[in-house]
Amino acid sequence: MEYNHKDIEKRWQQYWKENNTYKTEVDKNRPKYYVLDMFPYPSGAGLHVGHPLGYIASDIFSRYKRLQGFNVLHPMGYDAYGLPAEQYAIQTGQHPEVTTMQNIARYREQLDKIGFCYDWSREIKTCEPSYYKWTQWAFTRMFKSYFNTKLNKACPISELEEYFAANGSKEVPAHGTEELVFTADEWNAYSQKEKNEILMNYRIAYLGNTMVNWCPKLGTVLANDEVSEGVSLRGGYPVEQKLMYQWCLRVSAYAGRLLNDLDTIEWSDSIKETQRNWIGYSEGAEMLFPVEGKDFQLKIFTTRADTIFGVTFMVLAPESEYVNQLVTAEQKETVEAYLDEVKHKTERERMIEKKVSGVFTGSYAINPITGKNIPVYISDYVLAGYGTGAIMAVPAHDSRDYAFAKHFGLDIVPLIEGCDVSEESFDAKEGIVTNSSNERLQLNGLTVKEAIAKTKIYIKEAGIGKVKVNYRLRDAIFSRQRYWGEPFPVYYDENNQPQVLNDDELPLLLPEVDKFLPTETGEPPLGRANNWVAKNGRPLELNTMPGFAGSSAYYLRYMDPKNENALVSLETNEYWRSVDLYVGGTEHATGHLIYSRFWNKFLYDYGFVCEPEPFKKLINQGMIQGRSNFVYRIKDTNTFVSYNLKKDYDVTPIHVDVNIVSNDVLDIEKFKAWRPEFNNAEFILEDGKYVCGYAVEKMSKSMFNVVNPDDIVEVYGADTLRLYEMFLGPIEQSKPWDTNGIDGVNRFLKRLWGLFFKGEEMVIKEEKASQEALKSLHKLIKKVTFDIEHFSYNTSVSAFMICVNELNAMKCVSKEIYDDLVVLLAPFAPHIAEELWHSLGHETSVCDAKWPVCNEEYLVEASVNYAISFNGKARFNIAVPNGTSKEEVEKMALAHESSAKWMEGKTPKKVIVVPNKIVNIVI
RNA sequence: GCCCGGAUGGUGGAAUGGUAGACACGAAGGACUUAAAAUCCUUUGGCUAUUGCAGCUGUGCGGGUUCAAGUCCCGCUCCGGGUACCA
Repeated sequence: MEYNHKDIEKRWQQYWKENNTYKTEVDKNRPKYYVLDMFPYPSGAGLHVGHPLGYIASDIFSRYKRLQGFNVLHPMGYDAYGLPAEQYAIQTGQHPEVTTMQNIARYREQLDKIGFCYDWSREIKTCEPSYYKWTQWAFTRMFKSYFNTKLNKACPISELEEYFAANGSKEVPAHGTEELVFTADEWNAYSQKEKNEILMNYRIAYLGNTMVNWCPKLGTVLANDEVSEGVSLRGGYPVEQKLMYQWCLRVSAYAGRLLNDLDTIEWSDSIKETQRNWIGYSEGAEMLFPVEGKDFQLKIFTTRADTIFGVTFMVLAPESEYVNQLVTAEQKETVEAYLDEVKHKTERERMIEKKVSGVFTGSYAINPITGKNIPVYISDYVLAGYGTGAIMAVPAHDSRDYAFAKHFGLDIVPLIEGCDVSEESFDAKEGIVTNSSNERLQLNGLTVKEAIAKTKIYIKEAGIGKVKVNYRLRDAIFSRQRYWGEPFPVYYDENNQPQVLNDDELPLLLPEVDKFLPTETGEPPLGRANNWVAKNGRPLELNTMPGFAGSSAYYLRYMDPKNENALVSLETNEYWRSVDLYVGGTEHATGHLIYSRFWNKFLYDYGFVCEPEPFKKLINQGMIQGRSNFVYRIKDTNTFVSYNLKKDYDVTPIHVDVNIVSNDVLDIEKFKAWRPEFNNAEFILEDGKYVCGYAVEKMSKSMFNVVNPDDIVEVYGADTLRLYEMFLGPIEQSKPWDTNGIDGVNRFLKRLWGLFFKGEEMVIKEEKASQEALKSLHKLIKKVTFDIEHFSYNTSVSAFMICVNELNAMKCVSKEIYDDLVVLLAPFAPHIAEELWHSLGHETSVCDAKWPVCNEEYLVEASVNYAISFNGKARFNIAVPNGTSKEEVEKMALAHESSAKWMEGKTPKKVIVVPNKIVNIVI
């Protein structure tokens, strides 16, 4: 009987389905383990061979944990809302739901072929009303909350109203967009409309005027993590800055907790570091600079309070609210021209140019320490969104200020002993401070660090500033001017103020529209819906939520996917708690993985969930890149020359479909059939073969390097695909897909099969295993257990190969050995394992077997090989009976006949004996 | 610019400070076969010797610590990823 993967895989996939093998229920008698994959966006292109990499890794771990007796939750679903489906809908008129569901069906079909142990009864699609009800529900809770800075958590907004009624805005312990000032009496006299407007400044989900990344081509705003280098991540269209009234989530309030709690989770250092940078903690000082002849002060933020004596000018962001107050009559025209110019530059243009530009406001500020007058400029190198949108410029010690000062001929005053600022600024935070003392403050002679500390104390005491922590992390912009997303559960009341729907009105269903485009008046697509009003007849919000809304709490819903009364019941959440192992790509480091943590923390604040962090351990699988192949056409001919001969010709490389190339050798007949124009192509061969060139590129249709997992499954089987993807290299490493080694893994499975079957006959017998076979097996148990725990699957596969070769060589047919071997293999290659398991006479699924435990006794050797080295250089080996003492080993090594030769008659100075390893003799 | 990774044969990659190159691919040679495929066996870092055992050298470069360094420390080079007028 030959190893027939098609037969085997079909049969056992059917068996698992019929027996509900992977169905999971809460079971308080067993310890739980929650393994999760980042759910995919079902794109039209289907899965390529890179997608399953992480899924296979998590599947192995899930199966392993289950065999160890854990109750494993391992679900899968789809991140179904997204731009591509909508773009496709705009082009074709096809409803995004239709294409999304088709894509999901395709994904499911592909996933099923690989033999994953997902509990599909828990499947989630983010576009289903029963799911997005809870996305909307969470939003309404955020709307009804503010962030209490004293308790460092979200609290009901009603508490804030009570506070205002009693105290006004004085020392309000709430995270607000702006600092508002009013008394209790004023608050109590405000109309409801005015009160609402004030509360909006504090809500966790709030409407605010914010600078947004506006993508005109996509017709929507984008979050910071959806933009890279001035273009949209999806589609690569230019993005510009625009002030818009948008829904936002007060993620920035959680910056401190998001930062600190990174220390409590097991993520890779690199991804934690990426998040730390994105959150961008910086401790500094906020300082007030009086403005000459005006009754107000400029507030700035700096981390270099020590450089106050070197401030020779100040700069405002073009969008800063100070601009209007500081521009003098004679400068008005120049400033307006500049602001206009800046506004029309996109982020991308600003970045590419990097040219110094700016204008003088006409006003002067007063340095609060030196009392000197300093000019105030406007320039686009200062960002409105960070700090206070205004800076004190210290050209001697900041390269950007330096460039600006040089350009406008402003003073540069060095403040560090011995630094040279004639060519460039001295940015390092080190050295001894000079030029920095007067009757108010003396910093000369101090180190930079000391000077910063002293200045902070001074400005606090003098009442000209305070110590302040700033975060780079911005609030998340939560509105999208799109159709294919969750509708906001929001209507606008008679004052045109937003109100959230009651829980019993959720979910608010996504309405039908005639076209998926903005309305003629420029409203988002929902403006086209008929009768888009709440029960009370008031108009509903026209924006929809962004992609990350649905993916922020999906891991909670898997725990209790059918619950109609809660996102997840408290009891169920108490059992499953949080994700123990999360597997996915690094590309979500600053998006989904921040938003999810934020969302979870918000729910945690109200006790809706019991864990403060959603994902305990995170493994990032690397990307699988494409490996493209090229043929080389001699210019102006239809003749193709083989790779190593191309240097003699003038050739054009042409991408060729990797599916008609094998081990870089072109299948000439298939090539001719591939494209009509190659029908009568001619070839210059080497050694009778046409060898192709290759390059590592992104896997994409246009490079003809997409490898479909279905094709691999068809030819080699799912088990080979699974083993091979793991064998390719460390899971976290990116690597090109290269089919050149898949035969080796396939051969291994055939060899394994050959151990069980000779011809039609099953040869495994109930007989006692030899010591030799037991040793081989237990070596494997130890290695594979260790490797799985450390996600080192590639070395596990190697270990299987070695073990099978050893068993083959010793002609082992003992069932005792193969029972355990099959269980060990089950996580990696479940189909063949299940087949062999049943062949061994077991009635139940191998998924319910017990993971074997290594018995160290079998591994003990009768004798141990010591490498004898001289001055660190290994020379020969000796065998020593196991358990020999260090001293005895030393004696035996020195007494060995070969030792005399290497010691050259000298007496050893020192002998080091490393147990079971090495004897090093120093001469 | 800053932050984080990485560099080991023709290739993918192994190696708790302890005999570098496991395992696999590819290649070469051989067996079986009329032949091919499949399968099996041998060799396979480099250099020298291979009519002998063997010897030397070797983990991007330059130093250091150590009895012993691919591994630890210092200084570079190159490659990959993230991020950026963040004051």
